[in-house]
Amino acid sequence: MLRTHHCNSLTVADAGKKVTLVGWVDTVRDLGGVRFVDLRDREGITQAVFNPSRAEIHAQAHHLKSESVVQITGTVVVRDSATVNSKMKTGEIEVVAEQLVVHNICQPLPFPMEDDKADKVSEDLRLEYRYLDLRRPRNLNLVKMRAKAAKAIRNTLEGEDFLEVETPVLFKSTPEGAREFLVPSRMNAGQFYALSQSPQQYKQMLMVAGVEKYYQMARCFRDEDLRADRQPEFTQVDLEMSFIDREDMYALIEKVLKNTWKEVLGVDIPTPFPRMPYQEAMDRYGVDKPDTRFAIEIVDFTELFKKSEFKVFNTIANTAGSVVRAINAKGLADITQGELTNLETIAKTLGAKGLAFIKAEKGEWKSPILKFFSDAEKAALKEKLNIEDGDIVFFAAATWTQACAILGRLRLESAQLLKARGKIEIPVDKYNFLWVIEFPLMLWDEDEKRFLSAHHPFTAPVIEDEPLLKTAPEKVRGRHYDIVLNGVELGGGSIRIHNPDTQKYIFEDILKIPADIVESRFGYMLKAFSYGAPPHGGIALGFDRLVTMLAGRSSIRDIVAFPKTQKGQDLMAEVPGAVTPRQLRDLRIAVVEPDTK
RNA sequence: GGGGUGGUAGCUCAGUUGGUUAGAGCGCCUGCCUGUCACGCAGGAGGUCGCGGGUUCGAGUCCCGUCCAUCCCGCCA
Repeated sequence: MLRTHHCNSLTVADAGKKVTLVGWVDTVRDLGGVRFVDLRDREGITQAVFNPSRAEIHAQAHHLKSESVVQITGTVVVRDSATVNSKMKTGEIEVVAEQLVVHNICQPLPFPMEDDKADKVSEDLRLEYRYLDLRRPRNLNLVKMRAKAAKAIRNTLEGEDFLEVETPVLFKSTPEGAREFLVPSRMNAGQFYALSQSPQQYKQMLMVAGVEKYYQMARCFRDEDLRADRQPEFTQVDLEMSFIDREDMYALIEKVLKNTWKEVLGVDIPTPFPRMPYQEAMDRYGVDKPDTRFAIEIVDFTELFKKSEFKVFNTIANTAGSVVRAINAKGLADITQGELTNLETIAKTLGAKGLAFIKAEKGEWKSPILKFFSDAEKAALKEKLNIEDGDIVFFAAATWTQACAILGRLRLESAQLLKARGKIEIPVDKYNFLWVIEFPLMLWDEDEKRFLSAHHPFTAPVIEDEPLLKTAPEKVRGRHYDIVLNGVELGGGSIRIHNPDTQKYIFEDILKIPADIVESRFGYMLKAFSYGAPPHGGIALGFDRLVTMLAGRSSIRDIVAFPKTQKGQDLMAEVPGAVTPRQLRDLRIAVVEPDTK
């Protein structure tokens, strides 16, 4: 090694030692006579001193630029008490430089490296120079945290006798799921691989193979539009176990997460986690991944308005499948007109005709629709929503699905507004884990006029619901479970079907996939299940989201070393890029001009 | 595919109703300075106002188009 110590290690106990440090120039403070250089490496910062008595390196130090890479050899000296820097771990000593090697001069920086300034720099510029942005200690700590989390997860699973197995990334297209990245096969002209969007099918084959406990830090690929919490390639903690039921999986994942939070943050999270059926989550919070750190809940008034004079609510309340529901955004009566308009816009994009509301201020209710409500209706609203002075109530009158979406979203938006006013707290270091269970196995697709799997077609039904498969598939609950943290879906999984007849029935009779397509896509699975398939189940945790939560960040891009932009580009390496005509010829791919219309 | 926000110096931003030579802080360059730690002080350089078109005597500012980034909807079995 070029160094004898790293930049966070020297103390007064090292006084008098001759040491060599390497790293980046953090700051240069040139006082003309004496010159100070803060040297920074991965571990910390140490101050080096250049005195005029060593004329040559003193002159060199004058020309050092921030972020240049240098090697300094010198003697550790205890600082005068007046010059101790108590803010630095190494602030009681300094290294008096005797030799200076400049390994690499840094050009003027494209953006400032100090955290308070760098955090405000546009993200695209920071991504173009990702190696500089990552070099900031704050971001390097996120890289460290990610590695630590992976280690904690591996340790827990290894301790439970899981085997790490790698499965192929080059798989075949499975059009039922997310859009895939296609890879042309040179040796099989006209045929394509698809990058694996999940190791789902392979891990089930591992169970048939007798692995019993499998895990993998699996890279997955999905060619869908990106969001703050979505990248086109991402990592899942993917695992599968044989001879288990749901309780085993809950216990295992609770142990994994508990250990991870302990190892990475030193935080003890209570287990077991609470569980909530899907239906309850939707009815109370409007979403299947509720953030339970704040109290606002949805209240149903469909029955109340069935006989109402208010025609709009009355009509919807009497329509099958539609509901009239409300939330009380407690304390938000001081909402500004702009904020209210914004909420209305959001509600409209989710299918609302408008946004009905009631404000309670100075002992009276204000609302454009108040005149339509009877005294009995007002009393019922007041009681069930606990309406007090300073509150504002939002209504949604729509289909059940739309009402959930509208009020679920308004609930989150209201909470943000209340948080900004200091009226409620939504602490990032409060960890409300939650199992959401008993999802419907099937959802009716109105466009295609057929059932689609709510998650994937391999999920086993809840045992007591199995008879309903033949009579009322929409009422069958799946043995699926989602693990939710503070409104974020960390992962999901299920107990799988291991009976080939049941699996075939789901594919052909419920999902209405033609038999020949079932055979070509899933034939090998059905065959495998007829050769001694154990009962099995598994889960996949979104590792990037998990680290994002550990770090208390809002964007997944912060904790991915080299993230892609919303258009799927790597601005640093300029990915994707063009290929040569020769490459295309080898792959027998003809370029079609994009539709210009 | 749709909606919102943003794009002015290397960076972060200001720029009034359309009106002289487009400004500030930081950074950069030069000089001074022997105990600083975001060192300080003095001076200096640096601009196709994202790009293209239009309106106008005159456009950073108004209009149309387009590109990029970002947030959201659709999408994410």
